[in-house]
Amino acid sequence: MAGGRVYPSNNDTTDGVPNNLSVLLQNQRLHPLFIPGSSPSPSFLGTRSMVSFEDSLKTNRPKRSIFKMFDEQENGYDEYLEECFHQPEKKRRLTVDQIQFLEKSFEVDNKLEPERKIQLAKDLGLQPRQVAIWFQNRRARWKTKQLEKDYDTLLAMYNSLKADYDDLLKEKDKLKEEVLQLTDKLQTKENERRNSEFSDVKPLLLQEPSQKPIVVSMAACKQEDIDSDNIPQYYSDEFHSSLLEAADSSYPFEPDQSDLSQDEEDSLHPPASLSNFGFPVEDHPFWSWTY
DNA sequence: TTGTGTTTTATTGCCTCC
DNA sequence: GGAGGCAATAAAACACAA
Repeated sequence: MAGGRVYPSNNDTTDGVPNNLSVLLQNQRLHPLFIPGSSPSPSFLGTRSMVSFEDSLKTNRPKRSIFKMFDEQENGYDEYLEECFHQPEKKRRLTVDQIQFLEKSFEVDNKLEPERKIQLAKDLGLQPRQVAIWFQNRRARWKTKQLEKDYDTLLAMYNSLKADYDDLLKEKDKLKEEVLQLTDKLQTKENERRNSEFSDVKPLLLQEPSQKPIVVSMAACKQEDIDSDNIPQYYSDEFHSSLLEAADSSYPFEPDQSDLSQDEEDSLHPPASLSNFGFPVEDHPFWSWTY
């Protein structure tokens, strides 16, 4: 009851009214309107409906909870009430019929205009304030439910996305593995081809590796050309193994670029002259495959 | 029966709107 | 400034396991 707000409290129903009500009426301590004039549908007036007598107990007093009223009143009045009612009023729940009626009304519109509130109160044998409170609490429950629904929806969407993501990761790993296997095969084949070439023909590299390598057959060369002193230094076991190392590196497989800086990326994409085992791509159809 | 958790009814204080 | 809405909360009623 903030800011001096005065709420009319409950004073409804014929049931649950103490037998000594007539005494109160006789003593004119109850407002005559306490007894509902237009009797609502009996089914709404169950024995468990909320009962309050505050409005009837006073005419010009602030309308508060009967318990609080007890606190506020002078002893004589308290004693009088005690005498009349013997025990404090108990909070009663609405009947099933009342709740069903209110639920239907709530479905139509969850906001309550004054006219509708009064009509509902009349129909249900409740105080308009009770109807307003019920709608307020019902809106709060609806909001909570709605939040739970939204949460469930978002959770389902998240789970679905996560499942998709996990599937994609698996597929990526599978493809990576496939690429590795194919690369191994390719490497093996290439090594075999080179070995067979070296066993039949002793090649000579007559130029620097930056230039086109020239493989010359033994028959086409003079003896002095194949003297050990004339074999270029880069055509040694060391050079050969460095070529193989280059072939073993991860290139040409695309690394996970999202994790790489530009420098790292550059290092994984050597210049054309150094890729494909040091041979220019365009001169070797086999190596010119793109991955 | 009793302790405990949940639901429902009602109050309070603050805020917004007219 | 009053009416009404909402969030937070109290308290009674209810459900249920131990």
